[in-house]
Amino acid sequence: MVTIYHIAKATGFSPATVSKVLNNYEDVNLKTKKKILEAVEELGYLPNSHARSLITKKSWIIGVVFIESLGIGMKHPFFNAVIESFRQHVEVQGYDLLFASRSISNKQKSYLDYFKYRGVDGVVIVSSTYEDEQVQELMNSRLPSVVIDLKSDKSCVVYSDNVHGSFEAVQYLHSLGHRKIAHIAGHSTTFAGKQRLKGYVEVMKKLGLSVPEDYIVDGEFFSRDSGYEAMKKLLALRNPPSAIYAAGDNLAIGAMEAIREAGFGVPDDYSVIGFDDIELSEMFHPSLTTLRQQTELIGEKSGELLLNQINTRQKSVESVVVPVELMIRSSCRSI
Amino acid sequence: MVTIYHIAKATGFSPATVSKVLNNYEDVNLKTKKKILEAVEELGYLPNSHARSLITKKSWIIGVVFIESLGIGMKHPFFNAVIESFRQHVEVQGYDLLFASRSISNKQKSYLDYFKYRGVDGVVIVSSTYEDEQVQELMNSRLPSVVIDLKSDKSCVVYSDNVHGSFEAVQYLHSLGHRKIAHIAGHSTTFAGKQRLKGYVEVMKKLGLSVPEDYIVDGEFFSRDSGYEAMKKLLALRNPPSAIYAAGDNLAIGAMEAIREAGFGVPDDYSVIGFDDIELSEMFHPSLTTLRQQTELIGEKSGELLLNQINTRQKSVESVVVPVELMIRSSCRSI
DNA sequence: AAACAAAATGAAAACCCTTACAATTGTATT
DNA sequence: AATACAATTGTAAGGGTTTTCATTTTGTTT
Repeated sequence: MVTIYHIAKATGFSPATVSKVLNNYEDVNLKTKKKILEAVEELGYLPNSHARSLITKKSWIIGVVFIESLGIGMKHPFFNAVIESFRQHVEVQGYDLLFASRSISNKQKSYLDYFKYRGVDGVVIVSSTYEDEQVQELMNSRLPSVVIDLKSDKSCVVYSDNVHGSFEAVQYLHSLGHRKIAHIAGHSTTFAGKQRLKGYVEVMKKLGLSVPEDYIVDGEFFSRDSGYEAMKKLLALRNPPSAIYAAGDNLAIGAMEAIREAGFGVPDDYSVIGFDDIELSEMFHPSLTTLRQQTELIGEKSGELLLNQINTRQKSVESVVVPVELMIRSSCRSI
Repeated sequence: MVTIYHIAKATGFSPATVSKVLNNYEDVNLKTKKKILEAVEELGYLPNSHARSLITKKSWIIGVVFIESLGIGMKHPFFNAVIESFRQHVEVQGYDLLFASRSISNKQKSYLDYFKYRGVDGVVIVSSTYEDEQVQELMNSRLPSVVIDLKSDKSCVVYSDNVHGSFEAVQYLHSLGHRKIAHIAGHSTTFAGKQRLKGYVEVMKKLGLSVPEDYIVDGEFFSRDSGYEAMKKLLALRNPPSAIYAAGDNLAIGAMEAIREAGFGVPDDYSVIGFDDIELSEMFHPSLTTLRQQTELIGEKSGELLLNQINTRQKSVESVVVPVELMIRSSCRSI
């Protein structure tokens, strides 16, 4: 491996001068700079990031934490879209993303300890579950952080305007003439689930619509299966709804499967509206009317927030709420 | 930051002994080990990975390279599934995954140079395009590597049995009575595309079926749009096929859209079979008959292959071909 | 109690780099 | 020619760890 010492020897200058050239210091003669750069090129020198980070205490690495209840990791359509956008935005500034195993010589550590060990410059956390003590620990630490899909007063966060999304969803159904509107809710340990439920309840009240207790049914962790099961319960009601607002597209799709299986049609018999706008939604038949989460924007904002903290070298607390967009497609009809 | 020196001072032993305890050396008294471990606990000591890697030349990091022609990065359904599985398999041995930006102090570098700079222990490459000089450089280097979805005699590789997949697809259509079978092919710079085309041509010949020139139509980079366009061409033929074997599920879905749009039905008028088994395929209506790529297995095998090289500290060359599974659903019918 | 072997500990170098500051060289001013 | 000053270069310390090998301590045997 060729080091700055080799370059120094080859050019007759000292390692310090070589280092200065490599780091674009001003106080080095243009001729020597040229010579050194030539030698660098010729010998194929590459810096050593470990040595560099050791002394500068800067790793150019951002740790990523992925906590989702489905166990699908990077296959999670919302999370991977957000992270991809995030990655693109921090990449141009030279940051790498680290997906951590969390074990230091076979000992399992917390995310925080592990990231300290790795010396990351900051962390991006994508977490749906509300109460995860590892996430709490990260947010409360002095490590720059940005959390996606959660609210907090300890860390930068960015999330979609879930409450307003519920307003749009229900108001849209209302405008189509629906009055019996049910909600398949996300799990209550989930920030998004809670907020969407809250919005649903509020707007129903505001519109003067009644919410029978069994119009709110648990959709667990936003999976298709839970949507399917939830819809079966709604179908079994003596007074079933005419429209269903599902807290997630997968829930909505599961619900539509249940409706189809029961011999009914969407939107003819039941109108369905989802949340997320995953890829599937547009392709599904009928295509799903849904509230689009702006994943690119969320990733971008998260990147900005984190980079700000890293560049100013101090943790900050800031919230960005990203608006959602109602995507009107073909799963709802007027009555 | 607390270092081994602090532990040394606190316990009265030397840094060397502390280090030995931390690394589970045998030649240290149990009592001193206990004392040191207590101090470690009490002072909240954490090792410094940079210092460690600097001297041991081992980073416990695996670099990942994602090259796909759609520009969707981690949103790519096949790639993210494979990487997720890979991650799970290397995680248990303590390896982290690094998604690299490739810029060293604002200078853009090749993947190889960048990974040398970062001191990664190996790289996993997911690449569909055949001729990428950056990928070639990586494969030819002495850095342990495993490539997914490509063939090579310079690096470990793992890929699905594309040729056999084509056999299964066409034979299945043949067994349903189809004789006019067209192929929407993946781009020819693509290993998978080429192999699937090759298999298609071979099995058609073997079955004694003619392949009119215009039965093979270019599907570009496996996108839905290209599938849609390709199918339009097939529909415009004077003697259109009765069945279409698409080299990818997105192509197949695009094709089905074109069929539907032209006023025809699947499978009533046209049978369609895909390749991949992405999530969408099962949910689509009609659900898509396709060749399933075993993403978990591919990820697992890749992990094994790479870890082997890392553990034995020498690059090896080995190929694993993973069988595909025909998933019979409802997009094909017998005639 | 001596002699030796075995076990435990530590000193020091090494890994590769950055940076504060000292030393040197060059240039301008008187 | 002497001085002051700016520009350039180099010395050396330090970042936190591992590891070799010498040294010290402990234990065993006679």
